[in-house]
Amino acid sequence: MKKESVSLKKLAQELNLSISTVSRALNDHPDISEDTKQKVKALASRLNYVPNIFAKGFRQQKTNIIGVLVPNITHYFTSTILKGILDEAALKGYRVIISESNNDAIKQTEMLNTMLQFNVDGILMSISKVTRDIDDILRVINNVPLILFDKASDKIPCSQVVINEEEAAYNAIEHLINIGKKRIAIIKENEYSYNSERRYAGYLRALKEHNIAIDEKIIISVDDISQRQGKRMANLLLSLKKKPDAIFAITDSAAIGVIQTLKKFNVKIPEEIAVIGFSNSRNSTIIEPMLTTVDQPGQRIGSTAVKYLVEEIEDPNSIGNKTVEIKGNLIIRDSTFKAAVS
Amino acid sequence: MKKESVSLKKLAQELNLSISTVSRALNDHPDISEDTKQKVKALASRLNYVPNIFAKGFRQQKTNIIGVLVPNITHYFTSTILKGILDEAALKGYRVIISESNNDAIKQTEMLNTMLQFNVDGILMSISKVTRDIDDILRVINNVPLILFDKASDKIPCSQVVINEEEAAYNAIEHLINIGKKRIAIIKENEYSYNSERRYAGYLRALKEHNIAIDEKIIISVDDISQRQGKRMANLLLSLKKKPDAIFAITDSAAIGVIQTLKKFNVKIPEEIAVIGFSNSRNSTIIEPMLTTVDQPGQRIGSTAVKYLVEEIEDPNSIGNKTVEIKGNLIIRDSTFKAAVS
DNA sequence: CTGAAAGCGCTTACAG
DNA sequence: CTGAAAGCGCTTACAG
Repeated sequence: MKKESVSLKKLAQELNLSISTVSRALNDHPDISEDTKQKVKALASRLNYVPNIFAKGFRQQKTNIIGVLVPNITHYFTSTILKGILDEAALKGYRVIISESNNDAIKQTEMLNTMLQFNVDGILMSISKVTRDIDDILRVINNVPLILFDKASDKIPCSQVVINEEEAAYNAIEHLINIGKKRIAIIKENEYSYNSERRYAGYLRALKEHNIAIDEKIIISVDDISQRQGKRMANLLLSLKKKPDAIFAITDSAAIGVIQTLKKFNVKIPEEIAVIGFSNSRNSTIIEPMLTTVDQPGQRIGSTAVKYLVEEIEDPNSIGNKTVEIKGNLIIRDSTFKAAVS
Repeated sequence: MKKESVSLKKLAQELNLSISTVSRALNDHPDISEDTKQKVKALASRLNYVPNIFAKGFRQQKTNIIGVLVPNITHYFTSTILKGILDEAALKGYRVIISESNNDAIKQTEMLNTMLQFNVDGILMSISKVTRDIDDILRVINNVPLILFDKASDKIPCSQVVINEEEAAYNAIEHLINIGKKRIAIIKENEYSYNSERRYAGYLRALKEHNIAIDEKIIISVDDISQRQGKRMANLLLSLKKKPDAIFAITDSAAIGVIQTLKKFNVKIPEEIAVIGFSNSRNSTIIEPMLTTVDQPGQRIGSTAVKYLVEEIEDPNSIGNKTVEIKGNLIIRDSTFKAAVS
């Protein structure tokens, strides 16, 4: 099916030159005369020559492919990161292979192996929620540069590109305190989520630094931090004797579930209970009242991760263990603070 | 950096066999004795042998890579298609390279070239809105199997996997007629959008078959079919002497903009004006009232496209020009029909 | 049942 | 400034 493509050999024959010379001319090797270079390049473009990247990669032991592994490609935030990765990779001359782990540790390992087998030059990954055993990832690090983004882990010695989760959560809570809230609930994930842990840490620090007592009753942990769980947990919080006056849900979807339940019970938002999410997803401006949330600059996370990875690929000495934090900004909307004019 | 990997040569040396035999044993060639096969496979797995796919692909002129080109990866619907593609491709033993065209025809051509240069075995693409000149795409078809999905084109002779756009739109309009609407506006895109044209055709047919006169005044075309434009066009429709009693916006985002504007002017939805969108995006259940819309089964589109593509890759005789329609179902919600109990 | 050898398209040390 | 030759890791027609 594939049309026979123009090879170096063909060009060489046509020009009565050796393959070596043609190769060097195309690669602008200093040894070759300008004259020859011109001739070769002219013919190459006339015949529409495209180098066979596989032969090249095979020869040079370099594929110019970056492998990307994410839990779920359909999450809006993830897709914005991927956009950043694709753009930056194209700029740097790399192609991107994307795989999903679907939060399945076995599949994650499988995908990592496939990528190694594919001789990718480097790997970017966001680790699956259920990753307990990190041996497989450590093994990969021995073979190829790897950088974690968004869903990272302190236990893996490699560079990481993340949001300033702790600080952003801190700012969110401080904002609630500034508007006069004193009894702030949090809906977070169970202990195995990196992001949740960091945001929870920010929550705790904000309360502490503002001398607000921590009350375990309004610290809620759930397995999956979804809209449905947001609804259920809002119900639970409303059933407490001492209700919260603000709820920080560590994802927008949970926050939206919270708002929906509060509205159902005619709780005034933000006067009686303020709500904050995290992500600045599309939905956060559709829900009424619009949701105060933390914007996560996905594209910047993606492009930054590629920058560091390419650095590590092209200079193995640069392989490091640094954590780069991208700043996420609090976006204040009606769910915490109603402007005078609507 | 990359660890020296175990090659066939190494296995051969270790076992005192030839490279050919080892290769054949691993590939379950019938000529090789069971005994040898066992020995070879045992050692291979003990030494963690992974074939170098590049050498293999290079030798066999097959890369087992599928190239995917979409306008924008962050659109929810697109990301669900990609999920379907990734899953099905993994199942069939193919890896997926994804690129974005960002609706830029030049970039689209560039990306197609890169993919060819990469020797992808086949290409799946959703064509960019601004694709007028299709010569580049036709050139690609000569080189490698290509299948269009979602944003297709009658002008390109290749298989296509799409939603039953026309029929789905017809059903949507018929539903409006069934609930008693008689003056149904449409907000569509300008002439260069495949999807918009198909949905518009369904709109026209439904009106015609139900003997409803077509009124150009309530047929609105916009350049980009966004939430913002939805708002603006709703304003325009509300300013008409003879207002519509229903609005079909050919995307959910525009429909959401419409709803927001109607609410601002206290128009009762659906009693005074009903609203229908298209996509069943996440937002369609967040907006109030929840939006009636057409569900587009993205994953099925993706997996179906992969199935046909792999067929064409593996059997060049199967390369065809068929159009496969995946059925999108109307999901009736409060924006057109309020259930008795809310 | 097994092996020696050619070749996929490229790059590059070596020689001139 | 240019060329002949080796080799990247694999598969496969040919020979035995």
